[in-house]
Amino acid sequence: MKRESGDGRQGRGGITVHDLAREAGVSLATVDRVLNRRPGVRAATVEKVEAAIARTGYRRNIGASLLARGQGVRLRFLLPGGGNLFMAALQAEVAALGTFDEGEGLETSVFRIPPMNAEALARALDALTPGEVDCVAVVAMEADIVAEAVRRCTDRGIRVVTMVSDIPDTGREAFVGIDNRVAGRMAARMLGLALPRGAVVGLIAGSLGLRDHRERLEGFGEVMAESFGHLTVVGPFEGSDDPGTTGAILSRLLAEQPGLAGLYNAGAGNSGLAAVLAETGAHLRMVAHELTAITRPALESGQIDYVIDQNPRAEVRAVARAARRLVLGPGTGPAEDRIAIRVFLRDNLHEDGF
Amino acid sequence: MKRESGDGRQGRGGITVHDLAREAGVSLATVDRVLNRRPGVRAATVEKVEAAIARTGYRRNIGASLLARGQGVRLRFLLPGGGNLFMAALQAEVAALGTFDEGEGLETSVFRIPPMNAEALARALDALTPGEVDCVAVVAMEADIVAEAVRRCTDRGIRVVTMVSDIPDTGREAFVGIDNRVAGRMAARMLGLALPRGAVVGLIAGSLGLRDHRERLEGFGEVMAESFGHLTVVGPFEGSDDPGTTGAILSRLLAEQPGLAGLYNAGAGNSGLAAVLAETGAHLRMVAHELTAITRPALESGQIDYVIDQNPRAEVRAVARAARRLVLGPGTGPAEDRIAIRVFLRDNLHEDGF
DNA sequence: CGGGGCTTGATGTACGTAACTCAAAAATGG
DNA sequence: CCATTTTTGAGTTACGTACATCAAGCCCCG
Repeated sequence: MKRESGDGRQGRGGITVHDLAREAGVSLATVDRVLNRRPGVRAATVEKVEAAIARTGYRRNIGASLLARGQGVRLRFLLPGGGNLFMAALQAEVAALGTFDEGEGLETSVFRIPPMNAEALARALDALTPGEVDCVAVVAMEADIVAEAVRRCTDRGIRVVTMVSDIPDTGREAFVGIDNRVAGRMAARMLGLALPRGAVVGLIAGSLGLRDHRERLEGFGEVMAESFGHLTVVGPFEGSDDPGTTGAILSRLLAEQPGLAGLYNAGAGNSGLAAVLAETGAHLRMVAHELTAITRPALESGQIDYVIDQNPRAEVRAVARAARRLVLGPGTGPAEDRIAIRVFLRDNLHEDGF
Repeated sequence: MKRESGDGRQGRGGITVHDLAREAGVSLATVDRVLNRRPGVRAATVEKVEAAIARTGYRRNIGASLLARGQGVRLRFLLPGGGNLFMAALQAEVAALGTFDEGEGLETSVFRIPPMNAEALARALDALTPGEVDCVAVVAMEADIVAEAVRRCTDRGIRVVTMVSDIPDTGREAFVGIDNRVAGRMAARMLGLALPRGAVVGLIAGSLGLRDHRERLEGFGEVMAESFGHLTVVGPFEGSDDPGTTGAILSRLLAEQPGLAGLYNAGAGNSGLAAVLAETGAHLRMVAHELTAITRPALESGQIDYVIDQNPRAEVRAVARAARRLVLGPGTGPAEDRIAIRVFLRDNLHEDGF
């Protein structure tokens, strides 16, 4: 029985703010001001403290910090409203966070913002005050007014985490989401492996103006070209995430492409596709995104073969961790917390929510 | 902009031990004795306190608890030794835990136990003392002497978490791992979707005496029977997780089964299979388990199409959470923390370690 | 009914940090 | 160089829990 100790830490040897003060040659009060970003400290002094932090490897004791503040890290989610099932799932997971020990030291709230409305989003960001929230998690839209509002948030001392879809080059200090190019690549390979030579594959997205969808299509195209040159891809077609539109696209494809054997929907609107498949009795190999009340039964019935999923629970937890790290942890630079891409078949359907 | 608040908690309204004492009609000292399982409290009094806990929904403030104990939860891992790549990965993740904030309040150590040796494992369990560790995480073997040693641990007040492979009906208070029957089902469907009618599928396991492998085969057989009756399954064959043995099995299959087009290895020993495939130039659809230094390049080269993975990082984190919950949290019953089954294609290879 | 356990209560200190006050020191501007 | 502002220091209290000590209460048994 060979003993190999994992690193312990914490035991007693932790560096405290007292050690830090001594090491930096300043008082406890000054260390506190620096750590908690309070004003009234000269830049030169701030640097002395930060140097001492780096030198000693000081890490704030989060439990004690939380205890002393008397309140948790206040994290606000700004999610698009409307009928989007995935956003609803995110909101549910935020609510569920509180019931687990994951939620320790976190005070969450959710605002729903009119979807596809950059002005409303920017206004919501501008309405946040440091006295009210410590950190905001936002499903970002790529618009200048949003980027500027983000910058104003960080200037006010509110940390910003983007989720699902990113806006780089703003003050946002973390991004949480999946790598959509990889997701598209996986979809292509799953279809490619399952289809016979010469088959035709249909390609649908919500909108080519959405960054997520564009990246998925990009990855899909890459793998098709690299590994499955014998397949014919038709599309992409824009389904606007709308069941009526996606259904119409599929109907037309079925009529015009007798060799159609596979389908990848990189966006939403899967219920329209399911309806057409049920009507016509057509049987395709199909890959879709996000495990929802629509895709789940389609997976069960065999209409969909694979669902590529962005686990809302993992997403919310990663955001929570990022928020704690940003507000309480040591000052690290911008981070990208990619979450795992999950694959669902009808056989592991009940494994969602891990 | 509709406001919908997630539950807050923690803010100030938390129930404290003082409230508990008042509610239970006992002193603070008694509450403390009950909460920390100290002796010298009558059963009737314990019940009064526990009733008050249930009534008020009291939840211990973990940060304050950790702060007061002056040391973290001491968690010992007992992992099989030998050359098993997966176990090495687990050990590495334990070591990595400490560097993240995930590790807050946790003091980990790892012992490697001679593999496939129930006596050694039981001895290691019996050697643990409550003064040394709070909780032990063990890759369990199904043997009576191990089960008894587990029971003795819990009797001593040491919490036991099983991982990877379980021993139910002992004192173990949590199990962390994947659902292997589901994993087997997924393997069957991935192969079934990718293979033409009438193809032959080879089936290899490490040992039919291992619970994990047995469950995988079970699930595999279910889906083959349910959904892919047109395929012919040959096996299972026992490869003993040994490259030489698995290679020999595959060589024989290739010679005897001209229609062989698919292969599922539910165990280890994949390097033997890769060698034979490279030698003979045979091309099969193949599904294997665990992303390792062996399966990764095979996935890249296309020898393996899908890898079903039991994420060691997620596993270790789940164990850590379970340990914290068991030692510091409220007394909940035995729990099974299933972790997500991950699927790897060559396209998301770099996404391990999320 | 007395004595010796077993059980419970009261109290204090400590953990590491946050937040505050008040005073002292240093830097700045005219 | 003084007056004013800015920056820094010293100290205190509080957070919720763990753990120790000591005294007091209870109980059962003989």
